[in-house]
Amino acid sequence: MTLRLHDTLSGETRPFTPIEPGHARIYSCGPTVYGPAHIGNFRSFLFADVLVRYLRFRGMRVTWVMNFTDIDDRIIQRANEAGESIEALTERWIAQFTADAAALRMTTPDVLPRATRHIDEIASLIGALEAGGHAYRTDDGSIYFRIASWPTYGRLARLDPAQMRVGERVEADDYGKDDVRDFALWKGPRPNEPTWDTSIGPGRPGWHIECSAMSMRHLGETFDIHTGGVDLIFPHHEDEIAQSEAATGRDFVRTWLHCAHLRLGGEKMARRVGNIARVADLLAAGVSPRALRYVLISVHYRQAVDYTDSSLAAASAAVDRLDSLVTALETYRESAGNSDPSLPEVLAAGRQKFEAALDDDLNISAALAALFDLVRDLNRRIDARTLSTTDARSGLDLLRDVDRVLALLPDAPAELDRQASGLLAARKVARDERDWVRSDALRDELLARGIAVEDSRDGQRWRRVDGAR
RNA sequence: GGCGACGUGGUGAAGUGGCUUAACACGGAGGUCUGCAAAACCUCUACUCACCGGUUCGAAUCCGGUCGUCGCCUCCA
Repeated sequence: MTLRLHDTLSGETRPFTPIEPGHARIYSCGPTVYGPAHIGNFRSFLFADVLVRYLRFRGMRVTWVMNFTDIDDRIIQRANEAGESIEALTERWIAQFTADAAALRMTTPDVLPRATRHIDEIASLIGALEAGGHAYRTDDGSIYFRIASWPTYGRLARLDPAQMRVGERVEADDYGKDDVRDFALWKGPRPNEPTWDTSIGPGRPGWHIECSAMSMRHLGETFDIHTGGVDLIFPHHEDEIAQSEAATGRDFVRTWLHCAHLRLGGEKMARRVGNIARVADLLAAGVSPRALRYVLISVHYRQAVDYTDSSLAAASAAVDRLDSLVTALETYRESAGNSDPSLPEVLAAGRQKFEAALDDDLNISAALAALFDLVRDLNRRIDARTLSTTDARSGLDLLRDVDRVLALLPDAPAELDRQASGLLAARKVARDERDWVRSDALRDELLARGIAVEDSRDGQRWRRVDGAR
């Protein structure tokens, strides 16, 4: 089986074959660092994360690039309002993003380019567009891309440029464009705005051009996969295609992948709507980061997801179920037992189902179903005591293996602090003496410390539980 | 106005022509195990896939229509 992916441009789901055999080059549109990313943004980043993880799981080398947009209108506005430098502002929000991403176990991209560090590449790209007759200058020193010069403009979004509604408001700075639908490649210098002196003159980059410049700089003129939220299809990605292909004369991206929206209250989560939830706030409120990750990745990426309290609670319970199994397998001891003869087959079949599901355009719901089928099967065998200690280890190994893609399992066996392990030891003594009152009191005390203790045939087993769920 | 996606149980969601009288997760009811608890396991929890009509030996799955929801056409993940 090979991985099949749904390409937005062609509308087809087709086998993924990287340009360089065994090496996938992926670009993901990253955050504009003018404020905190919300969990809707993170849905699209985590979708790319799962893709990258899965390709690596399948043995492929992956170069993953995710940019930071660290110069744009909103950033300038925020910095001016706060009387803060743009650098200080963007550094702060990059740090916040990095922390949020880490909490959600997002793989760190191989390259995290910033627009302000690719001004030369941007300028030379715009220069090439000018030379090719695809761009023109206006009186204020801005440079625009001429949509009329690109016949296939609108193909990605399936929009007919002639039918496009033109926004009612025409901003003052857009004055002088040949066509209102033309988009800015370069913005001429203005008071209270940063300016770079470049080969194409002074000014600052427009939004779309940075992604073309950075992706091509780090991945080549044609690369394998470009990801983003569906709201980036138009105009952002449409513009990227036009300007990149017009500049190089080559196909820009082989496969376009777009993630559907996260909704809250029935609407797309968006700052404008005001229905946003931030990672840091949720974590501060006691939400388990792994449960949050589960909510964000557990539905197919092209399907809109509603974020609700009950979806979070359900995710939390599902993650707990995984945790319980991990703990049970880790503590399982059956010295007398022989190996369970049917186990290897069950594990192999489970893994195969998991892979087959993800191969089908990253059908993660089906992959999770395969995982949970395996969870039930392993729990049964634990209950029935048919496993050997080694078998339990094999089961655990498989869970850890598929978790390279999911990143939902608890971290490798955590150490208990001295006090907690003391309490646990004391409880064992109490239990050996059948002192139930003391045993129960110690259990309560451990729970108050966030450690749930359960008694099993393998003795006491414990796992960490998060406070509020 | 143009374009597109979607509508499956109490909830989320997979399935897109026969293997499904519909996975998996959450929730609910009952039971087993256990000093208790928790976890786990077992049984049950949609004769049905928005609605109407059609194609077919056969449809949740294909076609047409109706209703509804959401998204894009403007900054947006």
